[in-house]
Amino acid sequence: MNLRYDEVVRSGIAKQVAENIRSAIMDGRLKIDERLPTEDDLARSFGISRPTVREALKRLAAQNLIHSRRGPQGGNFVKRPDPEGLSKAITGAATLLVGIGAFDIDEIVTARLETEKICCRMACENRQEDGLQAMAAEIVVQQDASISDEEFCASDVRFHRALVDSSGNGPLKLMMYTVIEAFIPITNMIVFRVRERRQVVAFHTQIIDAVRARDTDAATAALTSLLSYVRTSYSAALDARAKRDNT
Amino acid sequence: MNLRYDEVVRSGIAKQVAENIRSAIMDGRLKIDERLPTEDDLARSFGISRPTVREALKRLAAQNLIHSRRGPQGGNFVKRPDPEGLSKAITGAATLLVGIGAFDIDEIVTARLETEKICCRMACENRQEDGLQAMAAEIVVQQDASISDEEFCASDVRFHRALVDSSGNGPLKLMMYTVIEAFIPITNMIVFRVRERRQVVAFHTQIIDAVRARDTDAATAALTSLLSYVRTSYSAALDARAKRDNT
DNA sequence: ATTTAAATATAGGTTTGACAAATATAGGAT
DNA sequence: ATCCTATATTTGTCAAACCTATATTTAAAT
Repeated sequence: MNLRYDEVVRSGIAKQVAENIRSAIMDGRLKIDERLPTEDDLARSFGISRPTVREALKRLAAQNLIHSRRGPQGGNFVKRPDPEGLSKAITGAATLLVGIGAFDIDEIVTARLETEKICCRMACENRQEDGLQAMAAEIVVQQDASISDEEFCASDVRFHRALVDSSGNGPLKLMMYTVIEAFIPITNMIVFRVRERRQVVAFHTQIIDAVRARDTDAATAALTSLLSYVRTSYSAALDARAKRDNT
Repeated sequence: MNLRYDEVVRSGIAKQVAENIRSAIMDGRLKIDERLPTEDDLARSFGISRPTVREALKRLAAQNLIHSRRGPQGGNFVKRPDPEGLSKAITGAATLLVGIGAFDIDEIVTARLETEKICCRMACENRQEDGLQAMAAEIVVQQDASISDEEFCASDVRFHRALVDSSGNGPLKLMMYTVIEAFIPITNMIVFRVRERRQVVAFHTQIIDAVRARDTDAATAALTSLLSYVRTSYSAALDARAKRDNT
């Protein structure tokens, strides 16, 4: 461990200290699960006050880099990274970008289709039993007419998450967080009113059947049809909304 | 604006307040560029102390959701989202995940190849003059034998960023941040020692020529060859490193 | 000797109060 | 009209104290 105590200049101190510690984590000078010096020690070593140290630590905590524990064996510890830790950041940024109209739905659906097709192809090659079971379970959920729209949307997300997981590629999964956690929920929020559940389930069934049969062409064709349906449903939902707004 | 002041229970307060404000931003109750109440007002309204408010605000600042300014018209303001704001989070998480061996290089190269091929195809369809110029400029940089390895790697990243930008798809660009900001730099750090610059430049030239000619097959073939070269260079670099470690 | 309860120490969490620094604005001087 | 200075506002940092969660040690009970 080697924090660079002498590099901190006396303005915007909390941010600098956070960056300093962050660098130590990124460079491997601070290891996963390693305990940072106590708040008092950090304050002494950096020559600053403890509340300022705390502000710096809160920055790191918000970036999922550290977590704290109380007690004599407590302290602040470098957090083991997990892709889920990124999920909120990605979802939040995507949500805001959509909110300010930075992306339009066509772009979103295009990006989703192209990247999810990759996952489809890999899922066919892998044909993982776990993934097939997870997808099949969601299809069962979706066929239950009594579930709410919210639950149907959640199951839709879980189906696609299982499909992406079946690619078996960790880096690709990381990239697909944007799709699974942001783009699909955001789109679902608009289309849930007008789409037919049976139609969606039919596409999901086609996808899973194709994956079982390792038929990449059928899988990607089914996905393409599904997303084309999403596209037209989105337009229909916007039309319906415009009609509602005019009455 | 409608912060939920009464929802905060008296433990882990700073985190709760941050989540509360974050929700307001995500739900659109707080708009882009909108000014939050002053720290004193927030403290009063939540019934907590000002340093605790500050800890909460530092969490939000670390998530690129707000930024602060001093003075009579100062305060904390909701930040306009920008994909670059995500860059550090993505790079950091990917770096750590690679560091703990969660991803191996084959997976990384595979994910990169499949997704970057999509960008290639779109770039050919679009054939944007701006993008071509940016890529061509980087090729010129890369042909200069006097630049350092570091500069060559940086130019390599910029070339691929220009290629990805030429896809013209914002959501896809957002997803490709992981590749551009994390996977390529991480891989470059290992292979820079063994790869031939001329070979890389040749592949880059093939890619740009194909994009100019709107030849998607040639573009994706050139990219595939480039990444195959990265793969073998990576193996060679690991071998060379193993040899160095044994002497 | 073993188990349970209480006391103690440690480290993070929060509060109170004060001062410093950056910045915009208003008023006065030229 | 322009420039300079004083003032007000808001964030940034500090000092000192107290609170709370948690692990460990000590003392008491069985």
